[in-house]
Amino acid sequence: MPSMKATITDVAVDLFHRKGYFATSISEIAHQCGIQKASIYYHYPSKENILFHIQQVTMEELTAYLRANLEGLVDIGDRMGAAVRSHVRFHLNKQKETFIANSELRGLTPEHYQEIVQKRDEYEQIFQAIIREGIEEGVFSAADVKILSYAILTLCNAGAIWFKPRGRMPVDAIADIYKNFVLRGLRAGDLAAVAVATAG
Amino acid sequence: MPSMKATITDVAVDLFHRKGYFATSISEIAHQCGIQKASIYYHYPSKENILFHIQQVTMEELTAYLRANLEGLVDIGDRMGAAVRSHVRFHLNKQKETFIANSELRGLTPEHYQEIVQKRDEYEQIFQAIIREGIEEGVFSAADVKILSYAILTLCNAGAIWFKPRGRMPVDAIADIYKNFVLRGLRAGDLAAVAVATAG
DNA sequence: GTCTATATTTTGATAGAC
DNA sequence: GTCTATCAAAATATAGAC
Repeated sequence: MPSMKATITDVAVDLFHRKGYFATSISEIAHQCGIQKASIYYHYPSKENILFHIQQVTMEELTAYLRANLEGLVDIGDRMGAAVRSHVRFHLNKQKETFIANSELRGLTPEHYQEIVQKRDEYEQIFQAIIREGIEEGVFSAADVKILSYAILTLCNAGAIWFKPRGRMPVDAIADIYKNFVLRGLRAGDLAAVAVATAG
Repeated sequence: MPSMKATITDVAVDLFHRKGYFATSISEIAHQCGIQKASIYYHYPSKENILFHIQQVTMEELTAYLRANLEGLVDIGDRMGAAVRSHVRFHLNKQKETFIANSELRGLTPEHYQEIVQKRDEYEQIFQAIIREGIEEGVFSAADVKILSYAILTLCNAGAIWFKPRGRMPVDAIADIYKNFVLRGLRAGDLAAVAVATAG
């Protein structure tokens, strides 16, 4: 039996995802929890704090999941493959939370905004380090590391647009699609050659 | 000298992009236009209608630009290359408008929502038709056409995350990066083989 | 076409009883 | 930990003068 705080968080995740943060009111959250809106403030000090809490937990879990999936892997191709699979799997299994983390940054206070952006930077830097290492080893083609990392992370989010948890395509199969696409792109010379030629 | 309606639209585009539709108030728009908020309603019947107008114009221009860029091209590789270039160029040149069109759908009335979603479907179907034709001709590898189209369109949006109009990387160079990446991905067998093997 | 003034609703948040 | 009651502010939109 879930605590009321957990219920509030779950309801907020659902509403923030469906209607957006600013379009969701405290009384709407309370109504779906079966309590009065004043009772929300016993569990959370403000509406913004609910959003912040969701984003904080999501980013921490996302990064922890990535680190766990990379543990023990040394081959750079294996590491990138595992990183992409981890990213895609998490985004498909936590569609609502990752959507909020990606699109509701503007609802945060400046301090909380900075904190979440920093967590996101740390996450992206793990990908960028793998790309950089692969380039240094000569396994991946030389190219702008940041541009590549954004392209990879954005591409992997595509699945969340059309993926339905009750559909017939399993998460692992989708993760493999994007993993193969990314590894091909990184090993291939065409994109990278153009990127490095024009980035200066 | 721009009309007041055009000024209102421009200011709304800027604010909707910076703060989001729900976080932007009519009085804020009016203030930046140098008029009182009541005066807004002489030009637009409601706040939602400003958003709808922006999305409508953006989607129409996006599709018209794509059709113009495809005109006269018959080779399927040329057509896909031109389509990707058109998509990327438009998104970099109209960053604010396309961001709003992609992320502020929830502010629309149900009727207007349907209309915009339909326009978006029509746009996506142009890409899907090219992919399908390329597969039939044997130029592209067989795969789920919808999954491919979402992957392509999402990937091409990545540029808008980091692109700064006053940066030193020209729009055409970026468009070429994504064009090459997509054409490689479509011609290659790996991604497509996995996609078609698991999609059933 | 723009103004002042205002109607109406809703919001996030607080006080204090139980 | 949840309630009732309420505050103060802000929102969208309208009416009518100029």
